[in-house]
Amino acid sequence: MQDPKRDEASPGWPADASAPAANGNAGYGNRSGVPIDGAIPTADLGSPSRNPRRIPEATVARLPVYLRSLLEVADAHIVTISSERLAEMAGVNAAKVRKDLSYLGSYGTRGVGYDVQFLLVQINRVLGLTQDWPVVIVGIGNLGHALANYKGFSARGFRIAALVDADRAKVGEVVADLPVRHLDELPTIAAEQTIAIGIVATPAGSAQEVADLLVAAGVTSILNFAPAVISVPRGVSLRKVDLSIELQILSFYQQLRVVAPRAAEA
Amino acid sequence: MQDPKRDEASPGWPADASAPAANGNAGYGNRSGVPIDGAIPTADLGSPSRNPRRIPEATVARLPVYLRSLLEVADAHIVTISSERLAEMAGVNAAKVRKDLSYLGSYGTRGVGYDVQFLLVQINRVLGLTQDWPVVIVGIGNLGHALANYKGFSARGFRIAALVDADRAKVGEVVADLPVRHLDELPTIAAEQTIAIGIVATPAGSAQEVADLLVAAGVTSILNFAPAVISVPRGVSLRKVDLSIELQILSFYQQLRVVAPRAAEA
DNA sequence: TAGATTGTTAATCGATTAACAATC
DNA sequence: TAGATTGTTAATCGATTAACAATC
Repeated sequence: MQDPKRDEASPGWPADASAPAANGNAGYGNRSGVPIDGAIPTADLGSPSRNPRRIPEATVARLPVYLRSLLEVADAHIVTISSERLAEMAGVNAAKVRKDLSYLGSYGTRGVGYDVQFLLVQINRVLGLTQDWPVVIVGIGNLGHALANYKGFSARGFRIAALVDADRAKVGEVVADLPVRHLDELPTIAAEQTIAIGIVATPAGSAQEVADLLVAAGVTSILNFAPAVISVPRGVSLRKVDLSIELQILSFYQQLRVVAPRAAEA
Repeated sequence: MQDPKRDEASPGWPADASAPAANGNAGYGNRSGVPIDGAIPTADLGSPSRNPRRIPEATVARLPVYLRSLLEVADAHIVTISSERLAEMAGVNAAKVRKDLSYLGSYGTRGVGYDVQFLLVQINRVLGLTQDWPVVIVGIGNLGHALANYKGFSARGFRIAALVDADRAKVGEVVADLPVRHLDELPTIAAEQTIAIGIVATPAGSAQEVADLLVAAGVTSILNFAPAVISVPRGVSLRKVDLSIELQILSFYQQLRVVAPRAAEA
């Protein structure tokens, strides 16, 4: 096997700076009042022509899945992997894997496949996982508690740096080796620890207020678990995880099977 | 204000039985070995021409968001709502709201808007939320614990009917008023309680096995929280929530701002 | 009638996929 | 060389959106 090629013909890394900036916004409104949905530009910027290597939003969302598969394969000391095999592991089709990986550069070798270690490094780099991203969790209820203890975060390089709650009765309580601090301290905490990512795990009613405080404290990426639509200014990435919405979507297809069982057969 | 029109011209409800059956599959592989991604058909079925009212997957995913906004509006005793206002609340644009709602039928009144109560009933019906959907949670660790106590589920009509774990040390423990039962009892539990939806909250290594057990027990909708790709047979809906993948996506856009700050400006 | 707002059309955009030339 | 597999093209599909006729 030979060295995977570098990406000679395509310098724009990790995605050209002038990319029409898909951000992490997952379907929320924005503060500017412009109705948006799905990915919105973090900003209006340069010509798409200056964008030879913009990575599509759908691809970005799959890279972590490839990463996970590659880690598994690397553990087994496997040196190369084909798009076919990686696709199978990631639950997608091979054409998609090749297209997705082609946005990172020409990192495969025809007739051989992709070098597992090399690809791991590249995906980690593109996703920014070589950096330390301190995370603050706001709202230490049941869910915040579980998130603070979630092994998957630290295992993937995200460090829970602080826990915050608005309830003074919770302040001082130690969860996952961290003391809960009061919401009022958020600006201090964010500055001291250079918090990059805020997780909102509050009730719906407080979610927007907390998001505003996070933004005011300089946090530019927010993951919202509260069952509420929140809006953030341009330049702030927002993603959401809504547990009950997922169940409602399942309910739709479940009832489709009940009402229209034909739809559930081959 | 007048009565919203019924949907005279479009009988196929809640989505024609012969719909090419987008299911709740959110990007996992399937058991048949066919690589899939995003929505896959629950089954290959009839001609798309027999599908006058199939509801697009993207629309189904937004209906719960509209529902939430409508509940809020109904609480304030507001009788009608325009697509413009509903869009603002849901964080999407008005054209999308109108298009989405048009898949349910012609439920609005030109010049007036949508009757809030009527629309609530319709969306609830289409999503199958008028039925009782008993849910089983498998894996009562930190996350399973939090999910069992999550108020959002019961508030939206999902009843946690049983908790299951593979660890006998946990069996008998009472969480959220329910005793934890052993995984071996899953078939009995599923049959007795007519479990429709299974939530997988186990470690990654057990996720596929647990999914297989759920399917064997007759559960046809699965929500996977384990950081693993799992596959299910055709006819079973699968959605996933991957907490650390969400953070990795945020990391990408965060680092884009660091590496290419131009992309984060207006 | 005048103003408001829906429902639908059609243009556009982004994502998916099969196919295959390039090439190891 | 023969077989394997990538990287890319182009067709297709689904989702988004602006615009506006219909109509309350």
